[in-house]
Amino acid sequence: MVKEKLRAILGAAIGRLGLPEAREFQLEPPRQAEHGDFAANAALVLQKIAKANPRKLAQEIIDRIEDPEGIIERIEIAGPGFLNIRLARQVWQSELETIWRERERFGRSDAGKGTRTMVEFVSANPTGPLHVGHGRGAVIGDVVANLLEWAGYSVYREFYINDAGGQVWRLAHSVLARATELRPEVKRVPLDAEDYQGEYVREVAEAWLAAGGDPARPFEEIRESLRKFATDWILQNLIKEDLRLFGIRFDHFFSEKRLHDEHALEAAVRLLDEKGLTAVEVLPPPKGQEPDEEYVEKPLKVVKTSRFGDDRDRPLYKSNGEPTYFAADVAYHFDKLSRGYRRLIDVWGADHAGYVARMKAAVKAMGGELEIIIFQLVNLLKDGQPFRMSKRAANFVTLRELLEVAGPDATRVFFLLRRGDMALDFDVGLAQRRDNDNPVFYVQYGHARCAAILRKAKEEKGIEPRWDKEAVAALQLPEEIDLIKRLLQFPELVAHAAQALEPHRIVFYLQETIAAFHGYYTKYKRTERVISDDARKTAARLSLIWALQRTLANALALLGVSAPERMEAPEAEEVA
RNA sequence: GGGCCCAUAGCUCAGUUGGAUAGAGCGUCGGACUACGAAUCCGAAGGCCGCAGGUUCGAAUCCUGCUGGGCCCGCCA
Repeated sequence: MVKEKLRAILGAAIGRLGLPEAREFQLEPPRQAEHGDFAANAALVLQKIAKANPRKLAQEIIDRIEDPEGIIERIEIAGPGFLNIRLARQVWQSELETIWRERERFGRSDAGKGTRTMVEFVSANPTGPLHVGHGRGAVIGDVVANLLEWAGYSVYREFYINDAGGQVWRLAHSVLARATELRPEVKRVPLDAEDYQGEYVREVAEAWLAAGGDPARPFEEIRESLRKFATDWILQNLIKEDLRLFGIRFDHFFSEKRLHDEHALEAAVRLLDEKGLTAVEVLPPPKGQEPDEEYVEKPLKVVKTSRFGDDRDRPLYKSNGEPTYFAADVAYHFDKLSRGYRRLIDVWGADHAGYVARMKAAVKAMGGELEIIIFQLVNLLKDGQPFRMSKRAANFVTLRELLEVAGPDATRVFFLLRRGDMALDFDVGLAQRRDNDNPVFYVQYGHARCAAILRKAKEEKGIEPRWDKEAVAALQLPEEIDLIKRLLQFPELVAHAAQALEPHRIVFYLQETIAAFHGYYTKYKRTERVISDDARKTAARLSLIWALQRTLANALALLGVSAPERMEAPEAEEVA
């Protein structure tokens, strides 16, 4: 890649000055195109060590540059001491070959060196359908995992099933209550106020009855089999099905229940014991709140998370002797470490933000490190009116409903249209619109337009795009060179987005790149068309369009969004 | 009371990990097709980057303190 070549050239010049060439300096495309292809701040960074005026220093660097291949066309000092560098046009023209060579792999790198990485995301309770907030977490997790793969990490995707604890008993009870409603001949079990009120519980009850469930038996006797049936059914028919519709795949669904069955908890606690990181303490009552009825002043076994950045130690067992939910989560993360994952990433909604410090602290206590992506919640709007999502409420908007009205492509793009730590207003009305206010249309159209051009070249002239080292020198327009530069930035963008765990950057890149393409296309459509009587220019431009389409397709694949060859015709105008 | 996140154009948001004259979409106003898809593009107007300090060659970006908004606080899951 040219940038590395340029960095080496500058580094060598700095070395010849007797300065540490390893010292990091930035080499980035400047905001203003007039400033050249790259701006280096080397002289600014080195001014202290060199004890020299940065502009003078910049000149000394320039004087010592050796560029036998002649890739640098011009280099000058600007502003406080930047080196503005413009590369020879031929460099860019020939670099286009990278895309032709790497094709569907263009954008990948080995920055991650195959580091075994686990991304845990969604992890919704198996007590109901996925809602819109889960959808955002699903897309962020999925695309972060894709990014890491593209950046050379070895990635495993896992979903943690909370199929143990009080909520699943609550679910079992809800199903039984609905089942007795369906069988008037048996004694009615009333639905409690805390029970799950959703319509889907009736479906579970029907399925349970169809499978031979007996609602006449006492709850205590059947609750275990009912729990298993209900969570399995919901996982299979609601959660996994929704994820499939959304194009989201997991390598593994990890059961909390199994964690308990296999005594993983005890193993994790033993490790912490051995490290001397447990204690028995009387915890203070919750801060800032009235000490409620449940608080009992009694010593509990805790893990000393406060040693690792948490503001207090956290109990592993409740006063009734049962393990806490947190203990199970600690055990789960211990299991991840035991399985050999070096990099752990969790994707959580903002409602779990208060949990971050203790979980990171616990993982650190066990000798690992955990990164947590917190995404802010989704405000679902319809006609400007917000409605709240709540899993317990009878009426809420599920991910599936959203997918049905907006489709998976638009929904994915919408969720990635903002940085994860910004709250997202998702207007269902807007997502339903089939026009270019919907950003996914703009982005997909860019790809389709490339396809249309290549199609026309083939159908009308019988020309297929190919790499032609000689012809590509015909790419002389500034917009063409600019487009090549943008495309060649893609691999670095992917690596940076992966490092920052920020998938939204890919969406913005797509929008900007396509805007540049449309601008180029429109500006020259009457004077310098892609397909013309000039065979050499035509070949060169088709080669560029092909590379553009390839890059757009790769970026869309990274987002899990389809790259259509043609868009559906716009709906016909209604006759007045 | 305490913690996390946010505050940038009228609105919704980017801002290349501290760089030069802060950008895009929508909206407003004015323009461009006898078509390789106008489902697009070009131009104009629009800014005390919430406020006040600090760090340094240089701050929308980092540190502190305020102001306003969102999420949260547990031996629940």
